[in-house]
Amino acid sequence: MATKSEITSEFIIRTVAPVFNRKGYSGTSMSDITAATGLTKGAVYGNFIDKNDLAVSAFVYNIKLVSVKFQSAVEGNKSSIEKLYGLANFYNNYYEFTLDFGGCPILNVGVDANHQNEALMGKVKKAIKNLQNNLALIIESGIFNGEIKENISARKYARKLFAMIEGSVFMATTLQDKTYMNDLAESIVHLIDTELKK
Amino acid sequence: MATKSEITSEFIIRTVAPVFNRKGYSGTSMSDITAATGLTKGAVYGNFIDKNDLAVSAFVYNIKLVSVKFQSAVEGNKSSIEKLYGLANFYNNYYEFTLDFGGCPILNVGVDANHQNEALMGKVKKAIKNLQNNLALIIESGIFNGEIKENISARKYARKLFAMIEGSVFMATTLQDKTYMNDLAESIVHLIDTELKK
DNA sequence: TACTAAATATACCGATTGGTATAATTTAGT
DNA sequence: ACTAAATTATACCAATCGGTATATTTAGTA
Repeated sequence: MATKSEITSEFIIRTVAPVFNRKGYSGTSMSDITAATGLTKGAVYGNFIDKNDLAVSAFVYNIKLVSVKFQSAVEGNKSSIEKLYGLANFYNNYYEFTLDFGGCPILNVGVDANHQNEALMGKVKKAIKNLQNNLALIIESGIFNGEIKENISARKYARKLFAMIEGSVFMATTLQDKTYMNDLAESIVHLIDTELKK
Repeated sequence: MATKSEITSEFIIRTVAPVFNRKGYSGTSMSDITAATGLTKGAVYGNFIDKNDLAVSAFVYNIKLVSVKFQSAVEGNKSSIEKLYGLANFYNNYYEFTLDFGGCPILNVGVDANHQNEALMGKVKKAIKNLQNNLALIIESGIFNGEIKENISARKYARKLFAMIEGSVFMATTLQDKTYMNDLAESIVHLIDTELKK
């Protein structure tokens, strides 16, 4: 059974995660946190070491949200090509999905924490490499089972796809224009059909 | 002739611009500003209304830095296709170029100020639209003078290129890996040769 | 029910925040 | 050389910052 503090910790993280994601590390104050949770600093500092611990926990929480949805979009006993179509579809709805908690946490924290917060940056890099590696694995297995051309570099295409994705996310959230995500989905499909698919 | 305060204002902006670009709005304190400039708050507040005025001026300064270099990369009496090659080359060196003042200001401020600072966001949106429009104009004139296929949408390709660019910039600066910019340049050239060029 | 330990609230800390009134000091014009 | 205006420095403000010691409450157990 979960202890009281485990429940409270989980509640604090869940409540505070979108706040940190929206306002950034130094833009989020402890008052923001107590206001959002309705708890006092005593309760917060009883469950977390400091503000940094909270921010890291919040980011990990947000990344899990994204990763779980990402995984379910590309998993199942589909072919590699179908998984990549699933990826395109996932990002076609990514704008609305992340709007709830303040946009893509990788983009937000990656920019916000750069040269400012090593702990957060470490988590961001890890998250990027994880997702990018998942992409590369899908492409690789597609090559292995003959769906995708042998002469392409899975690693390179994974990098290219991820850069396209984050760029579209940035444009969409900055200009509040989700058509960038629709165009992205279209571009991914076009890339699959013309460059990857055998 | 320039008044004393004009010189001081220019000095403050130039000195403070990379600080804001690196640390963000709420991450930059007035102490950071007085420390960087060696001036006192009296001097700063004698030349700027408030912190926000300073941040906006700093962003405008940074954008001008980028825009001037961008323009010189795609201008001259070259063909449209040559201008687009110039664009690829420009972003191939963009990582080192922006490293001096803390990375791409559009990306940094676009993320940092989102839902936080309307004045800054207005400037960011304006800067994006300006650069994106320049791109569209190059493609459009390429279509007009027969270098580029007639059936492509200049506006749509400008949007796609810009998203690819910002995505690569994000990846490169976040992972401190400039090969993302080399791959971007390669992708832009590939896109020109296979999709745009007649 | 009484005791104990865990969890939360209260009240405070020194430091720093953005900003300002005013004094001191340059600067430029005559 | 004098003066008035423009500029910069000093000294301060209330508010807020992240964080903590301690008091109080809550929950589990005997």
